[in-house]
Amino acid sequence: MGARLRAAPRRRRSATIRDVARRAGVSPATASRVLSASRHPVSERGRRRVLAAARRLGYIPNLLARSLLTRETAAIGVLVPDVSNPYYAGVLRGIEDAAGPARRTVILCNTDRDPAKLRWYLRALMERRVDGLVVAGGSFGRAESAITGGALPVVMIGRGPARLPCVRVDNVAAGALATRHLLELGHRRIACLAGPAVSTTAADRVAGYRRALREAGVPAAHEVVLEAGFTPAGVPALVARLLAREPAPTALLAPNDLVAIAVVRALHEQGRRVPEDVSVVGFDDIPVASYVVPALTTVAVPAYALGRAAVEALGGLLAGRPAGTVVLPTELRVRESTSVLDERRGLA
Amino acid sequence: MGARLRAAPRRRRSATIRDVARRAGVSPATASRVLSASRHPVSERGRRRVLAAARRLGYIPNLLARSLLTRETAAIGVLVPDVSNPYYAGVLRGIEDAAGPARRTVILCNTDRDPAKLRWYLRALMERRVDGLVVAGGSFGRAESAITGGALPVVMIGRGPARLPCVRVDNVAAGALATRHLLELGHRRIACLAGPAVSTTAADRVAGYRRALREAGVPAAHEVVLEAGFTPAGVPALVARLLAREPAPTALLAPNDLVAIAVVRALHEQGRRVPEDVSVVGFDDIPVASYVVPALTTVAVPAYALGRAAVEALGGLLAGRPAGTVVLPTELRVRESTSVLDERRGLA
DNA sequence: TTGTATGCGTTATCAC
DNA sequence: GTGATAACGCATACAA
Repeated sequence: MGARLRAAPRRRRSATIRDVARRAGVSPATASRVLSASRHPVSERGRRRVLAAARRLGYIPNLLARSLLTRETAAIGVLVPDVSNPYYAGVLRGIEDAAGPARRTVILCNTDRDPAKLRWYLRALMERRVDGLVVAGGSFGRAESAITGGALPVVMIGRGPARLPCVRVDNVAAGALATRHLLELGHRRIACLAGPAVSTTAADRVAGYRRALREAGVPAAHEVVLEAGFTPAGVPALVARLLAREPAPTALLAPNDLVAIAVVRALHEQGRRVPEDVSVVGFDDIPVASYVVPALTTVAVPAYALGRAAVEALGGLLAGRPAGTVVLPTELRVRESTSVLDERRGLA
Repeated sequence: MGARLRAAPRRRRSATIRDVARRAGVSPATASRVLSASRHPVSERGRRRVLAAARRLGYIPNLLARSLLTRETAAIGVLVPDVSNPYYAGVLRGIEDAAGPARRTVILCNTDRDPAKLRWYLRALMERRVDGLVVAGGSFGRAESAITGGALPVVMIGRGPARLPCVRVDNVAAGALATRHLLELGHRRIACLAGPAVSTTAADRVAGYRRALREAGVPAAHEVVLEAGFTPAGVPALVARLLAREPAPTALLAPNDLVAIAVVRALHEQGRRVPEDVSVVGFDDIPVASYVVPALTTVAVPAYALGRAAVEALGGLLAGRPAGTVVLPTELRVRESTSVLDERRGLA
């Protein structure tokens, strides 16, 4: 039994459980039982000696070796379109805060909603044998679900392939909520900036918008839906197009707060005031939404809570408990970017 | 050699390299050489058979096993105070974008600037045998540095313990830059909201502020430094205190853009306009900074580039190349929240 | 160019 | 309550 393999380890080899055992005068098995919090009985004397030796040697267990044997890594993969988006940053924070106490670590992947990138990361996570996945923000469809082959517990945040456990809000209701708020303020010409076409979240919000208009008996001709995106890019041009319409809308829905803030600015640059001339509603209620001037009226989506709930559902799955769909509530937060329609003003 | 251990694996055992080898009619060694991109020669025929078998079996290598042997995990730990902060979200994005191409994955840890949490995560990362660490945002001092015991390559983002490679900006210069901008606009009574006391970033910016004032010959009595924080909490009260001063400042520095936006709002609520009555400068140039009204004048800190540079430095370290200190430039972005001092207005 | 054997660090199993 | 031993899945030194 010669030790042949020794590929010139640059870093000093850290103490192993055998080192600890030797120093404590016990077998590796006993040392393991103490250090891995096993429920196998160990004498008090032995326990103390092992603990002392471990401390003295600065022993740090190697989770790779442990995981190889136990088939559990206590790591979860998190797939998110983009952490730079404050909404996803909030989700991520919730995920991490829920993972920590369970002693699970989070491997972060930004997909940019790019299926190729997503698949690449998926494979990387499977190679690392993560215990499970939390997937937020679309483009995780049936094909991707097939990659994990059901071998990996997955919890979606937002809508995903049927059958996959999921934590989400009702975006149709959210879209309707925002629209009804504007209708109640007297607006009839309400435009809707939709998010990216691939996003079910965006599609649902538009659906809610349409439904609310129909239910209020607003003529279909008043429906105006323009595809935007979830980022401020291109917003000034879109707003210009809206202002050029005849008659022009007196209110509008932005796909999220980030875009809403950009819309307010674009309107400002075109000489329109919010909310006096145009009312604007966003979605998400990201932290800055309440600090900008005018403070944004928005439909709050509990990003942080969604993250937490997803990890909790995943934890349940890993513990053998089935998980279904969790729907968290959204809430309209009326602030300063919307007001009663003043017939004398408006964009026209 | 009986196979005894079979702890009722709930998940179907995935194919191993032995399975692939058997199916391909070669030895595990040959299969390994093909699948791990070893430079050991393998016949073309063998290579094709192995690849085919791997594909057919849906083989996914187990990185845990590989890492146990190679002593490299291709994972890096990232310690950040809080991803919800757009600045750190940007840093994180840069880190991830640089890590991906190197096939490294990112394990994310939010420390909340809490030393206990930091140490807890540090240990978790060492147990996972990450290849290295990127640490952003303070509270990583000598004690923490000692934990890694030099066994782990660390790259700091921002100032850290001496001797540790670090990627940062010159925050003293940044603070001076912002202050000089206000001085050039004619302001003399400039207040400074400092970030948290523990933050060297905050301290440096204040130092720059003081230096610029001194160099401009502004009386020391005009120096006003109030401790704020990096979040908007408590901003209204601070602004109220500032407005109550006699004479009141005509301009102020916020510790970062997030706080600057809150300051603008608080001033607005107190009936002061920005920049007509008070000029405000922020730091970071987070994405929303240019979309709010008024658009924020700010000293841009290249968060994304810092993240990238840190990972590149870490990669160098891992490849045996030494890393020193990299200082990236900051840049004043003059927008709408600052203007020439109008003697007839001001807060007084 | 290929196969055999060994061990990475840990824990589960079994015998004591 | 303790210890020897066999895996976990893989990559490599060495022999062929």
